[in-house]
Amino acid sequence: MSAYGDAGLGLLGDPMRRAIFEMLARRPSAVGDLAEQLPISRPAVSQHLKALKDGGLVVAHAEGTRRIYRLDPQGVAALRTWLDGVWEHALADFHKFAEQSVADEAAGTDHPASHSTHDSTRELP
Amino acid sequence: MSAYGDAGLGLLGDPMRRAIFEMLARRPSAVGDLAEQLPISRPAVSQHLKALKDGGLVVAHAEGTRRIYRLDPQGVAALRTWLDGVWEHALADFHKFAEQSVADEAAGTDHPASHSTHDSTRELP
DNA sequence: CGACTCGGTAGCTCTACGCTTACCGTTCAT
DNA sequence: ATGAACGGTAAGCGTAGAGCTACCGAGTCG
Repeated sequence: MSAYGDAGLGLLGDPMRRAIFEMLARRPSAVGDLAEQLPISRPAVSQHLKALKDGGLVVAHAEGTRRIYRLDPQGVAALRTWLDGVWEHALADFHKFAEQSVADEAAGTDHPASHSTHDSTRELP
Repeated sequence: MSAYGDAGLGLLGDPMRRAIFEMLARRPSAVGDLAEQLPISRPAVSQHLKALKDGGLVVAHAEGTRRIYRLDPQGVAALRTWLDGVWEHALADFHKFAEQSVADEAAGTDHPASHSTHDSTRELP
């Protein structure tokens, strides 16, 4: 589940693969059609599609001699799940930070970067 | 806006950078603290953090000699926005696909992969 | 049954970039 | 003032991987 999110992000790291991914998001397409609109060769597109398929981000189905690729909702959902987790943590932490900032300002213009306050960066024992 | 999402995804393509990102999601940390828990050197972590900061995914603030890094909610939000767009398209298309699949099955076990049906992969004139 | 289209695979090249060691600036403690 | 901790930067190396050309199998028309 969450492991898929990681793999998916790894795949989308490449700009060209991301472009293909977005094109498939707009409309399902065959390999050749994608290659026509991209600055890379058809085999290159094919390789990217294989990677995306192995990663569970797209699915393919034959249609005559053509292979129609489309996004796999499951894969996209996995990405969303991963991001939602991060998002949650980030928001929670951001709130704490905002509170402390406000507290600092209320306490005056003093520098709070003293040694005694082990704020939030300590490790758990 | 959406351009940030793209850049963000590019950054998170690297597994080590993703690991750092997730660690910062759990708790804001200093460079050295991160390096201790990772199989790479401290300068390497520093470089990754620079990349993440330039990409708008994290922010840093000085605290004594230490630099505390934390996620930038703005950056995470940009990622979410990008993904939401893809998600929307994927769902809409998936619905169309499901409808057609049902229609095909209802029409009998015949193979619909004929040459005349230019289904959904045609370009707009 | 050939001729054609479409796409996946193999083998290779070459660039991008992640990591390391070394060095230096900055800030705090004694 | 001097030493130590912390972290950013420089230069270089080595490898992963993105791209290409060439080839071949699968399916579709005449």
